[in-house]
Amino acid sequence: MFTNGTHVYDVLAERGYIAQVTDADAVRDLLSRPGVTFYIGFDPTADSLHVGHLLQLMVMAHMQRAGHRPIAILGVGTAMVGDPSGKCDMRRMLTQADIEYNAGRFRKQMERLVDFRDGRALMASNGDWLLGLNYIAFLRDIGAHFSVNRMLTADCYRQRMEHGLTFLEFNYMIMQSYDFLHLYRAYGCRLQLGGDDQWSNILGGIDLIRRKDGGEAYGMTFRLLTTGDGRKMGKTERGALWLDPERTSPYEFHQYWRNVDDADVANCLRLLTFLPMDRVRELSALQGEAVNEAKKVLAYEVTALVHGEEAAREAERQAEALFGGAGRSETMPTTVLERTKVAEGVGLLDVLAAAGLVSSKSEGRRLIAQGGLTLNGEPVTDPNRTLEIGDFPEGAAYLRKGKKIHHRVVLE
RNA sequence: GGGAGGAUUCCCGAGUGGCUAAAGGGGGCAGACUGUAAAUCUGUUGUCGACGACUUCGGUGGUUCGAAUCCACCUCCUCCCA
Repeated sequence: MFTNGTHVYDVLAERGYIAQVTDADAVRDLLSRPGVTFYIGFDPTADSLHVGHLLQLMVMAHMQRAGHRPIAILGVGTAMVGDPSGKCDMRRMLTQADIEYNAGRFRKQMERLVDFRDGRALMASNGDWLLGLNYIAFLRDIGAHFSVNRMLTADCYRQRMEHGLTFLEFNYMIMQSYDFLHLYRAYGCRLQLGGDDQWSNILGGIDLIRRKDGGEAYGMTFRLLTTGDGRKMGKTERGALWLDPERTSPYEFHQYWRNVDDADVANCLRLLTFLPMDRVRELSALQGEAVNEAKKVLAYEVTALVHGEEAAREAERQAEALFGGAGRSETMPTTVLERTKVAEGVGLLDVLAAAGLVSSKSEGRRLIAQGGLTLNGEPVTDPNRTLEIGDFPEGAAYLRKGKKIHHRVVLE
């Protein structure tokens, strides 16, 4: 099917999503007619999706806009096993309750990018068909079709051979393969998409469908979101860049994109926004200081996709207030202090720690010693300084840590 | 089941009785330079009532004036053989 007259396969290719395809011509041909059912799995191993998943959601959305039908699989069953792909260590074992909870959060976040109304996209939990499997029956029915010799040569397992791989995780590929077979049978799903680290798991499913049902299925993987020098994108001090506003505020999310490396801007615009390619090319051509314009657009667009336009505008306003000059805003992170306490004198270090600006008072001392803190625009030099009522003109004091981190303290 | 090796501060990784809050690198934070970028340079990176004190080197107990370093037991991991 087509978007603006362009075949969706070509859209994905042009925007740079595609890493590997089992049979490019066959997949392109399959997608030429609308209504193709395809699936992507998401293992709920955390209580929020992150930017890595965002890329998968973008692809789903592109495909849906082109008239195809996505199935989002919440990996409640597979998360019980744990995907060894791309992991050096075994994951922490999650309880089923955690997994179910996480799946619920995933569901909400996905609904922002993919339209699940009226069966336009489906969502299912693979726990529904995996958790109740009978061990022996499953081994005979499915396990018999997998060659251990071949599985061991799969990249995801080979990497783990030196660090140890448990039998539990070794079964992951079989679980995911079974998912594909199940969806093939239940929904006629013949196409599985996923991150490039899922390649061997996807191939496993395609083989299984052929062996069990003689059916033909396809797979396509997408480039992982990496920086120019190959590192995973979306890492912050606090871990991943989450899609949940409780874990990563829209402002923080916006700033992440506002600050991406010049070299990554073009990539992000293509992969993480729906801007037309003409516009993307125009922005990507900017040089030098003008790259900032492209970053502003990028930050706004991605934030709007994930948190909505209102939140994106708000984040933008906030950024302009802080970096544009004033350096104060009603919406910046705020800590509230009791007026009476301040009247007695409150240690600045205690406030810094309470506000989460520093993880310990020692860190606060270092920060001040190195001239990294300002109070109402004035550098702080005395680590033992206390906050007085006089520091709160109009009821608020403004702290700035380094160049970019702003915090407001108000009296009540 | 038998044998060998290992567990160090956010990560990797030195350290094998006092000179060790613990080398070096990575990462983080801050300063300079800048474009809210990168690169580069500099400082810093256990905690606290801070020129001092306290707590860290898988866990527990012991030897010693003194242990991350020695001993015993335990837990976990890796490798070789079965």
